[in-house]
Amino acid sequence: MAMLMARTEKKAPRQIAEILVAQLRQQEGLWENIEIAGPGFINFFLKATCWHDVLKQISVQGKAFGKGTVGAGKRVQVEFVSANPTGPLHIGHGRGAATGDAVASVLCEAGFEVQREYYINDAGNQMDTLGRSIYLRYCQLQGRDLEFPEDCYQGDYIRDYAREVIDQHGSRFLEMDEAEAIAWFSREGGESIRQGIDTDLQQFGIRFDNWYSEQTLYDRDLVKDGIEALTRDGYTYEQDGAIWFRTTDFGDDKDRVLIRSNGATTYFASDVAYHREKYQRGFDIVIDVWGADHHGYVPRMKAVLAALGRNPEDLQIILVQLVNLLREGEQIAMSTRAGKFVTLKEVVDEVGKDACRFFFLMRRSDSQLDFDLELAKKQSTENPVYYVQYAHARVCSIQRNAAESQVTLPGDDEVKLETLTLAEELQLTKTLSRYPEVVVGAALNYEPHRITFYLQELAAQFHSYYNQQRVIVDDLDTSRARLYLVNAVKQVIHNALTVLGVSSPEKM
RNA sequence: GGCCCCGUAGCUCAGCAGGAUAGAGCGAUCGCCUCCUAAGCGAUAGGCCACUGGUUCGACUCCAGUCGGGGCCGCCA
Repeated sequence: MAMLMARTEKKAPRQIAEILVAQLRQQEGLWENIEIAGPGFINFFLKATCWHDVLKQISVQGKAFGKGTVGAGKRVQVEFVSANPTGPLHIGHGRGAATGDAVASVLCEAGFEVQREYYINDAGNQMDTLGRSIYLRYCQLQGRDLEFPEDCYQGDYIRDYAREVIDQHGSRFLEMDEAEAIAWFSREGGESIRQGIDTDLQQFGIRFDNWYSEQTLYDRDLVKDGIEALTRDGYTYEQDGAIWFRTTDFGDDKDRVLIRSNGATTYFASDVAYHREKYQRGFDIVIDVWGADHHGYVPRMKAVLAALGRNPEDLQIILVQLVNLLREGEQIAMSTRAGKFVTLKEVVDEVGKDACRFFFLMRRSDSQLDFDLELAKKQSTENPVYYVQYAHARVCSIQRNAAESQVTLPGDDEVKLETLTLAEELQLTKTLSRYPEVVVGAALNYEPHRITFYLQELAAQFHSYYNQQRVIVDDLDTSRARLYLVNAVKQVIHNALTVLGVSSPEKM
């Protein structure tokens, strides 16, 4: 402050600080002390009573502590996962899922009105490939000798599904016209896989508010409308028999095809329609969570926004880097094409939902993540999930113990907070007071990992306090005040873990 | 060739409109259970924040370039 003013005031920062401090000191009651440090920093020391108010706030607000209003009720849509319904979710999708869900939660906490949406790519020719893959496996299982093409989906789940169809429908598809049969397999198989994805996500603690089918964009002529709208505004042209969108007008390095020379629309064309429709549904901000391998698509989507006459900032794209799956430090090789990959379900079954989600949120989303299955399972200090959850369980344990000793949690009006005189207690209280700001920061920057880091810091301070001091001591007022403090710690840990989609166990 | 991300302690990573001696976890070494869960705590060692310039009173943070690592660039989805 003083240093910022140094330039305009033409005075030494230190001198300005002196003047400011003299003024500030007139305010009685707030400050414990104010001092000048270094080149002109002004340090404020709030009176302990100011900090004690924080503990009361936490007690009074409970689950609502941390909820803010910066979102101002703005409507936000978070679209994430959106994996093609051609196979089960793999571990890479898991990170996008955990990130998208946590971003949605943290925005909600910050006062935005949030919708979670899954976009189903059920219109392209990959659905046809899916139908054909199942159909061919089906034929094979019925004893037909045929070669399974390389461009078909190789995964075992295709064969499993074909077997299921045989159980339910027998051999009736063998007689049917091939195209008709494939269409059936495509539709029914896709829906079955989609349901499987939904089930896996629910096991992972994620529920979408809306599943949006790409096909419906075509059924409702929205793709056509989208292209027409762009054409009307002069952003398209024809070349080599194709229709192009001049995305270079808006900073893209290359124009993009909307309708191919064979008459088929591109995936990009449905994306135009899809995003156009999102804003028509009234969302102020739209967030897409993508795998980092799609980063090249950012400029063209921003171009869509610009062409629609919207601020490109209204579309936020979160790029999630891929996950390196390890076991005991050894990388686990995966290949989607060969159908050899570790599914999200397998990992959740093995390490549990909590560890899985926490691990995905331990790094900022745009940095690569090593996920060691053995580490995630470890119930030790090396595993940060247990570290944080353990802090919560410990408070619960203290509370059980207090109950046995007839020490009860004091009411907000009777608690004698002045007995909390220790430096660690003040420190803990300060950390608790930061939680709402952490939520705001995480929301405004779409960075849920900030919550994860905050939790680890809070847990560390609590564990340290626990090891130095006993909550239940001889003096009743002190015991009860400390109980009040650790209860606040428990509340904030619970609130933060909830945002991340991780449970807070009472006992471990 | 064009574009994007990354380069901070041995390892994995934080560092929030630029601010005071740069942080955490793991790993290493040494300690701590007659005591509310040792799934914990304390202490020690360990860093030209890749490099070079620029902006600034001040740069790990912003800008340009260099080097090193990774990724993306289809009338595929």
